[in-house]
Amino acid sequence: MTVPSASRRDRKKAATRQAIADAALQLFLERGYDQVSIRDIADAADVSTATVFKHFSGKEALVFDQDEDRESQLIAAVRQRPSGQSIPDALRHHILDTWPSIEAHPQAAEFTNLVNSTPVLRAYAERMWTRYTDSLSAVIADEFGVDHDNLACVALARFVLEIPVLARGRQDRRAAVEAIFDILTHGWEPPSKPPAQ
Amino acid sequence: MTVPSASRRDRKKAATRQAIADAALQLFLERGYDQVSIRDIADAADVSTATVFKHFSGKEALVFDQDEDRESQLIAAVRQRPSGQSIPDALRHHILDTWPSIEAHPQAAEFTNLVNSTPVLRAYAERMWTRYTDSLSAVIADEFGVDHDNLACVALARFVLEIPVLARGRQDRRAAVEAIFDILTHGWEPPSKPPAQ
DNA sequence: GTAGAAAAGTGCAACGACTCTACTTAGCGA
DNA sequence: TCGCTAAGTAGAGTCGTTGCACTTTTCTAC
Repeated sequence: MTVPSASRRDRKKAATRQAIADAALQLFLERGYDQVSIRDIADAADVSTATVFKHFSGKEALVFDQDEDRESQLIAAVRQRPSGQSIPDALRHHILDTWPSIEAHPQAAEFTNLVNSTPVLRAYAERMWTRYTDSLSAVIADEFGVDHDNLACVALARFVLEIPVLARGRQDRRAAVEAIFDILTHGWEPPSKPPAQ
Repeated sequence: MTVPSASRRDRKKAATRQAIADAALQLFLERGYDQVSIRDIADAADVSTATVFKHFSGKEALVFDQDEDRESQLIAAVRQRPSGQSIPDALRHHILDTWPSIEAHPQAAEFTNLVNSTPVLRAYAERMWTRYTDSLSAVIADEFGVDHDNLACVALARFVLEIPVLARGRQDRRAAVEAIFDILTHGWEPPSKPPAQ
């Protein structure tokens, strides 16, 4: 995945970080998030608690280890879209392309279950997405040459970033993503009543 | 506002709660959220720290005292809308009607400033709104006779509940609310480039 | 190679939010 | 008047998180 790292120092640093993240995930899956303390994790990874916080900003961040550069990917998807493609289309494709690979790694089911069953983790996951609102809306506004806080651009960014949250847990996620983009681009319409069964 | 309360016990309970909330707000506005501890608040209100947590679920809840029954108001706005009015319209009117009154009480500016300048409070405020997604979408789905987790209904609920967050801080909030509802009902359109100035 | 800067890690004390438990107090209903 | 119950208290304890002074490891430049 990542380059074997330049220096020995960097390699060791990465190894400690990984050891902590691994220990944390294993313990969380075993006992549940709230039943694991930072001290437990530090002990399992054979480091001090201070070291844990040198590598991770907080307890929740231990769970969402790999999700870092989604922000830059998001911005790139807008900036480097094929000419002629609309921004909503570019975002739609980006979400459909990159998302399944994230969900496809082993333990995905257990992991999803862990997050969904722990309120503080649900909240953190939602915030992870919406935190990008500012930078995404700034890029969109840039593409149109309007102010960075242009309302339409901020709204689009925010709504698009809600889509993964809304589609999470659906049986057919791709269809859900498409359907929500449809609402955004063509306007909301009342749902059709299903044939009474 | 509220009925003088039945029993003496209930009156005293309400008084204690109010004393805590008042002390908290005053201290927060004076020193800032992070510079006030629960102990400070308890001392100022002349109660024990345990009592604070008997009345409020956590430190953040001390700030958002009065905002309780927004959820039921929201649901009522959908359920009791004039016949012939669409649900998005009902929600639009409800937000435009009830919201200014909340922001119009004295200290509004200081209060808004307090929330906006404290990250943990911003996060809490946003979650307050989106927490109602489930119940609002359930009502909407009910009105159409579809499943409670119908995607279009959940998406509408979620997006509508984002509107106050998005409109916060705009110079003309009413116009912002209208504009975002326009996006939701008619579809998103690229912003028009302003005349280069 | 070796000295010394720089960074990673440690151990410990401390703070603040929050919980728990056992206890007192005060209102309420008979 | 006698309990019952709910509100409040004191105090100890847990847990996340930070700060500090210190040791160890690795890198860099001579």
